Order: sequence, then structure tokens, then C-alpha cells
Amino acid sequence: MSINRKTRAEAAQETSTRLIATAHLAFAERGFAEVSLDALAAEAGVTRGALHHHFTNKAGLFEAVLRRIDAEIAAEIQVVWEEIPGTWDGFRACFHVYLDAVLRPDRCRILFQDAPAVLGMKSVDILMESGFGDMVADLETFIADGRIRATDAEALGHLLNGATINLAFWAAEDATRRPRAHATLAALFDGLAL
Amino acid sequence: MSINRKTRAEAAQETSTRLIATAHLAFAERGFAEVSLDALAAEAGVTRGALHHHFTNKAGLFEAVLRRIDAEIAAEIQVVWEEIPGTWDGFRACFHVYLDAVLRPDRCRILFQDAPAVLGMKSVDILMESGFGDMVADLETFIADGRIRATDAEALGHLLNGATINLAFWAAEDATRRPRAHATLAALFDGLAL
DNA sequence: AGTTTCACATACGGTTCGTATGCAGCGCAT
DNA sequence: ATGCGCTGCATACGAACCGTATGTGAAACT
Repeated sequence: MSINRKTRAEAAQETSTRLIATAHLAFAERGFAEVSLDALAAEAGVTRGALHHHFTNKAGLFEAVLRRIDAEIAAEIQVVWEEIPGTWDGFRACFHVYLDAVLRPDRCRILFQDAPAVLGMKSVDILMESGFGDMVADLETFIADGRIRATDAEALGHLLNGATINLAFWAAEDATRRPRAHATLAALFDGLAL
Repeated sequence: MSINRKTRAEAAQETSTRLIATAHLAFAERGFAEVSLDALAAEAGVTRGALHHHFTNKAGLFEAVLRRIDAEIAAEIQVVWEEIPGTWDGFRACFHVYLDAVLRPDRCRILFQDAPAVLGMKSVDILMESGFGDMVADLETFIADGRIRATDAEALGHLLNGATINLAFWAAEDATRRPRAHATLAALFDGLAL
């Protein structure tokens, strides 16, 4: 039995997730460079030994945080996408959810300020593994169906992604900008549709 | 007379620019975090004393490099803009020049990988001081004239900027992507125009 | 010519990260 | 049940790097 008894693997998993959660907060608030591993481990109630054991180095921990955030966002989008999959309106709706998902202050800094510097191209790859491939595939069918104007689905995917990201980054500074960002994103999609 | 004689201020200016040029190369090739000030000063033929004297700290030097790159890009765009100022076609042409200007390998990494992490929002401000305000003003006239679809010039400016930047970042990895990026950017403008 | 100032060099201390090593308890087999 | 191996984590150590404080020599000014 042993209900409150933790198995070895469970305890390890717990410290790992606690480390990720603590790092998530710290990176979001203070930024990657300003967070010391000593302070981080102390906040999580462990030492740097545990940290290095689970994540090898500082960048490894950051990558774990990024993957966690990416998974959260992907899940949020998935919910909307499954409501009306395959439709242009559903596709558009997903981007509006994406916009709101990435402008959150606990994500914005990690995603667009630190991730490129810390992980380089790898950060792009991570964020693209989940969802981006599907998005490009959807764009291709929209193009094939004559729903949208552009010809290059992959390039268009990057364009849409960049446009949304930059709008979010801009809108994150001031709450009143959020509706303006959404309206402008909608205008972009209006222009793309045929 | 004294032709080959350098005044004090001239010599100082020279070391400053040499430091910026050396840092430009180093940051572009190795990245901000991987460049040590010791190595940098050695490459420039001075010591860290000179570096700190001119730029206070590492971020200060980086900012100087960024401002220099920004000025170069602004000048390149200005040339095109003055050919056909005030026109929608000229405006579009500027963005294609911008796309090519920022995807250059000696700029791409500094602009979009390291600048946000090192300078935060300040990097956005720096890149916006030159040109962005004018761009938004132009967009407003285009909107007022009924040339383009969107309603919020400022938000649209950020959208266009982000779209172009991300296309450039994507296209920088592979030369064959460049024409695809330009074609997709053109499609974006086609959709925006009424 | 003496003095001041400035561009730059040198010296030092503190912080931080990565690795190498130590240890204790869980898990498993007998 | 008990002895042993493995693993999760702590401790110890070394090295790199940045920022500041201080020194210096030559140019610039009077």
C-alpha cells in the first residue's frame, strides 16, 4: 500500500517539475541572464546538484521551461481547433487564441526575449514541432482550395507567426493594445482570404 | 600642418569605431554571450580599460553596435524611399529592401537573436526611432486615402515589421528561401491593398 | 613650462557556472 | 531480511568573466 510513500522515480519527477515551475517564474520575471542557478535552486528548495543532474546546464533548464510553455500553448490552441477543424474560420480563431496565449506576461519574455538568445535556432524548432507543421499543412489545403491568396504555405506560416508574435510583444506592454492587435490580425486574415 | 598627426579626439574616435567594428563581427559570428570582453579588446588591439571607458559595459558596447547597424539599414531604405516617396509602391519596395537588409548574416543574429535579450524593450525602441515613426505616418495617410484595409496604423506597423523580420530570420538559413520570402511578403501587401 | 585633463592600462574582488566527487537511501535479488 | 548496486542529489573545487577602482603618460591649455 503506502499511500503517502513516494517511489524513487516519483520523487525525482517531482523535484524536476518543481525546478521547472520555479525556473518558469524566475525567468519570466527576472530574465534568463539575471537569474543565478544558486538562487534558483534555493527557491526550489534544492541545491545546484539536483539542477545539473536533471538538466545538465542552465540552457537545458531553460529548454525544459520552454517546452512546457509550448505544450501549454499547443493544448490551448488544440481545444479551439477541434471545435471547427479544417475550416478557415477555425484557423483564424486559432491565431487569435495564439495571440492571447503568447502575450501573457509569464510567457512573453521567455518566448521572444530570451529563447532566441539562449537556444538559437533550436528555440524556433521547438516552437514549430508542435502545431506549426499542422498549420502549414492546413495552409496548403486552403491554398489548394483557393481560399487564400498566397502561394508558399511554409513562408506564409512564418509570416503569420512573426506577425502574431510581434503584435503580441507590442500588446503585452499595455492592456489597451490588445483589442487593437486582434483587430489588426483580423484585417490581415481578411486580406489573405479571397 | 601635421598631416599624419592625430589629435586626441581623433584617436579616441578611431579606437571607438574600431571597437564597434570588431564587436560587430564578433557578436555576429559568435553571439553576445560567447564573446568575452578580454578577447574582444585583444582583437581590437586595446585592453578592457578602453572598452569600459567608451561604452561603460558589455551591453553598452552592444547597443552601440546595434545603433550602427540600424543606421546602415535606415540609410539603405532611405535611398529607395526617396525615389518614389509617398507612394504605396514605394512603401512596399522599402519593405523588400528591409527584408534583404536584415537577413544578412552579419546582422540577423545581432538584430533578432541577441538584441531582445540584451537590451529588452530598448532594442525595439532603438530600431523604431529610425524609420518606424515615419512608416506609421505613411500608413495613416494610406488608410486615410483608402489605399489599404486596416484601421490601426500603429498596430499594423508592428504587424508588418514582425512579419518581415520573421520571414528574414527564416530566409537567412537558406539562400533559396529568399525569393519565396519576397513573394510571400508581396502577397501580404496585395492582401492589404484595397 | 607647469598643470590639468583625458584616454587608456593595470590590478583586484566578487559572482557565477560547470565538473568532479561524495554520500545516503531506494530497489532488487537472493 | 539483508547485502549490494544504482541513482538522485549534495558538497567541493576550479576557472572564467565582468565591473570598479586606481594608476599613468601624453596631449592640451594657460
